[in-house]
Amino acid sequence: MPELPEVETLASSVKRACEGAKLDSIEVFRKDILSPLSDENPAWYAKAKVGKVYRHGKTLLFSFQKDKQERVLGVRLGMSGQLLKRCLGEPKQVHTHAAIRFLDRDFEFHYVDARRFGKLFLLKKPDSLMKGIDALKISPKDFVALLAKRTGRIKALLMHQGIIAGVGNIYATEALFASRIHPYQQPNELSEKQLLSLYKAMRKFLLASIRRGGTTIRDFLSLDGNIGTNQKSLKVYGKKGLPCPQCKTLIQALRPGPKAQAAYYCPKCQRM
DNA sequence: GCCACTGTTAGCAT
DNA sequence: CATGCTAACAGTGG
Repeated sequence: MPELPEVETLASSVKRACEGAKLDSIEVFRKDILSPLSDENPAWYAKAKVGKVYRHGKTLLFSFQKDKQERVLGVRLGMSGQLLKRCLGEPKQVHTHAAIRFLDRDFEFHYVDARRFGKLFLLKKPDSLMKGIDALKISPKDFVALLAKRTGRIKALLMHQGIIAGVGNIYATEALFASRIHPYQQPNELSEKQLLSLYKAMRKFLLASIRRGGTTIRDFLSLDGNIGTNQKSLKVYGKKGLPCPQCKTLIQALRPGPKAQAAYYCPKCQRM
């Protein structure tokens, strides 16, 4: 899915487009796109004012005010979710599950999601969407402290949203390659120096991708419907069988189970 | 057509 | 609690 840089790309244009606007309505065409964690109805949002638009990890959040009350809309794009700016009256494209309409804008937002792994959250409070420390806000010290004592696989842990929020397969893979760490290495076996190098690599890749409008492997589109360009900078993600850019050894993909995510890595540069 | 693959994560089993 | 496996889904490529 859209990981942190893709959601950041989206969040900054959503912010520009609608902070301070007045909502007409949120219309949900398929109610199973609403997360069961939701504790508010779409009807509450009619005529509310758009407050802050922000991002935590991979979640895009809107706050709304009406009658001195506050509500939240959370958007998680899953693997194939898109939030698109559409002209008023423009017909829905396939897999459009919700629309966000404004009284004082000449466009609307459509939530489009073929696979429907994504969810919309209508909530009184954002707390349930704020788990983990955002990968761009965590300090090097906290990063080391959170990982240093853990067992299991470093890659799985980096991607665990309840610990560090925002990193998925692409950025975990690239950060591990850059810091020459094997994806299955146990964090408690890594030195502080290695963890710090991983921290720096993670930040560097996240920030570089934001500058390029995110990584589009297949489905990610910005609010305006454009693809990102960061995919050109990937070194190992999805490169199974291609030569490592460092040492020319062929990139391999580890697969812990038949349905598990591939862990791409260079067997020579990233030793256990 | 079938099978394998895809950027996630909640929920359950161990 | 920590960790690991599975399902929810639709599209694409071999």
